[in-house]
Amino acid sequence: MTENGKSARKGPEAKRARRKTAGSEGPSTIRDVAAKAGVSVATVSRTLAGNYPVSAETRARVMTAVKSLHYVVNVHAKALSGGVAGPVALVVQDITGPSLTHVAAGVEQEATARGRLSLVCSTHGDTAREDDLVQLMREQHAAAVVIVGGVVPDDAYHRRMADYARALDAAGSRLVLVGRPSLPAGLPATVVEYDNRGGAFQATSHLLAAGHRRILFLAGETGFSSSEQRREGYKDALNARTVPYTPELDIPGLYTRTSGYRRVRDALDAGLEFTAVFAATDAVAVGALAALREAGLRVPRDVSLVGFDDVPFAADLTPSLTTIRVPYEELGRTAVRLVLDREESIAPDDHVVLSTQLVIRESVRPPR
Amino acid sequence: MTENGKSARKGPEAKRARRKTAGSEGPSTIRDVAAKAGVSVATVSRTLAGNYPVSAETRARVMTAVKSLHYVVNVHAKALSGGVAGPVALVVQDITGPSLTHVAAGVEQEATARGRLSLVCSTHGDTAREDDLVQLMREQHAAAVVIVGGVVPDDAYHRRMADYARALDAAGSRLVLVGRPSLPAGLPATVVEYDNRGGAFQATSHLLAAGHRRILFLAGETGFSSSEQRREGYKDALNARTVPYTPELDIPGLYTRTSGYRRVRDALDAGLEFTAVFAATDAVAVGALAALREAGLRVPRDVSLVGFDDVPFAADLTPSLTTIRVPYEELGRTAVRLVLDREESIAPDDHVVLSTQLVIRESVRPPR
DNA sequence: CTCGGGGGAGAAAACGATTACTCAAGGGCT
DNA sequence: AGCCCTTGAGTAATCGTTTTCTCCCCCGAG
Repeated sequence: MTENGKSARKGPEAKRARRKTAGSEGPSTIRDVAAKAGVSVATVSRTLAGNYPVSAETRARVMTAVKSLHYVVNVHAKALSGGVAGPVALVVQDITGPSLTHVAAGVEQEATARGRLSLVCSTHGDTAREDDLVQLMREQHAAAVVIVGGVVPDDAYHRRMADYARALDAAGSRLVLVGRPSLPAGLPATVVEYDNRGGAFQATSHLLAAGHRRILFLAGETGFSSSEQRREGYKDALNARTVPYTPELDIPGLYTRTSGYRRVRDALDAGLEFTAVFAATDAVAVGALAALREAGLRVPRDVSLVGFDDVPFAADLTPSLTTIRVPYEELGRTAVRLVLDREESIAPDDHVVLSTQLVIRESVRPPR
Repeated sequence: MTENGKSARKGPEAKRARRKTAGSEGPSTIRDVAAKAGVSVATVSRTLAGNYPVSAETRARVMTAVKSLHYVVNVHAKALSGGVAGPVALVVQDITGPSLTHVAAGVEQEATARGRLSLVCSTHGDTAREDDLVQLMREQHAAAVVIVGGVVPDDAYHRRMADYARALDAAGSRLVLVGRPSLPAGLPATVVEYDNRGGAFQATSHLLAAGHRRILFLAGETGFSSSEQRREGYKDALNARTVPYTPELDIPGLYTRTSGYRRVRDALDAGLEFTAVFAATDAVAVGALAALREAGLRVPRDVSLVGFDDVPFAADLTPSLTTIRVPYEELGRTAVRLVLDREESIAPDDHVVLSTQLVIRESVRPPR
């Protein structure tokens, strides 16, 4: 008691050595560091944060202890006491697609630049899973939940997104819709779109300018947002040149290579006449190319072809594919930037539309 | 005091309403729920966990409160008290490449299936950044840190990986090397490889079996692990058929389309003779294809071509590319599975080699 | 009629950091 | 000499949950 009384008056060894009696069990805590350095936990915390005067000698002792114990802070504890910025979550159907990958890269890039972690989750089109993910992200205190990809904008969709927006907002997070139809004003969500209509307009106009009049449009699924917007662009371009819109040349389907292949093969079998094809996606264009070639038609000599997306391999096809470049990476970066800027109340921009761009390669030529 | 005394004796409203006087500030806590339901926080926690007897009536009250307050647990608090499994981190140079994407998909899939979050981080080849990420993942209490991609296995590399392995191990995490050279035994790391040598052996043998003798090998960078292993496979296959290895046919370079293009163009310009090309990567093969075509050579009529990786567009080239399939997705899944199984001390398997497979398409034909 | 036991609920101690308070010592002033 | 301010350090409250103790009540057995 006597010798204890002396050191207990001020010494930091007050109630140390509570339970960590055994040797090396689990990662070391700030208390271990404090013990080793012979200072209080507060001093360790402050030394590491570097926001408080600490004598050089103390700092050295602390740093030595930190090194020798391989100490790292526990994020959870840190977060609990308020010092950690939430991560950014990216929710996609499937990371594998070339365009989604670029969005992911953009998100990761911007998140990292701002000191956030980025989580990647895929839904595989399962809305229940999407619900779960939103819940999970609320738990994680995600700064932003970025959902990417076109959809069929029906009532159920709008209800779900409205719920997400409100739920995330209540948890201090924010919903970001990328390449998806925007929500009614007033809902706490950020939307980053790209100009589907304009892109399709440019693509179609490019074919029209080359002299094509019967342009096969390989659309996406009926009702699917991006597909409908691209169709509008296609129609508008025809209209602008007073070329009549022919419904039989407008064939819906999937955004896949196989679908493109089948539709062109069937169209040729049915004797449909056209001199150019505008595929709603590069993948569809690849399928179309295969079907045309199989039918003995040469691209671009016999039929011209334009895609949409400008995926990396578009330039490597034979012929290289004229297509519409979508700024996927920029889309991802913008999504994150908008939300994080808003957190610092810099620029409360809520809805951005990025433009698309025609990339001219070899797959278009005037009709014979 | 009098009426207070009665309720204070047992009522849960003991020291509630501490500060949350104002209306809606921030997400609601378990205390808010407890208050609203008129029970203690312990009861709420137990009701939600469902691991303790709770009367039906109480449960109903709690659930109602949870719903109306849109309550979600705070992961950090939960993790702090020990109830949360750490995430799985994937560290790559650049998520954009088609193969890395598949690894990521595999990791995400397996992590999700086991209730873990997956973090994706890219280094862009910066080792300092890699160091930071390992540190960060220790803080995050990541269950596994999966690092993907070939490297030059020099001393510095081994030192760095050994440090990572130990640092992560000390933090209760685990280093997983995917498609990278393994570490000296005894180091706490898990390695998941695929059979580069075997794949190259198959590819080369396929060409030899078709009758080719002078096979141009477009390698990767000298010293780069996967490239060296693929070279070994190439040499072994030649050896097995007693075809001499000709150094001038073995040209190192980058794993890029452009590099493949340049090397083949230069080889043709230099008058080098060969009837087949084995590209160490599909991207390189695409470049080679372009150069051959530009020189008026037809594939596979004049020159045969084999790639490595089986990226998705390999099947869409003209001609479709014969190549070596690497089980990228399986690589990612295995990495996660091995570590998580080990955590449950099921099967402490530490080193796995997945096999590769020859995919025969149209780009190979006997020499003329 | 008492006592053991189980169901149901609350109080309080972790979990690992951060940070508002306190407090002591020493230096510059008046 | 007395006082205030700056430096440097420790104490303890707090963050939101989980979980271990307690405790109470009621029921059935002896």
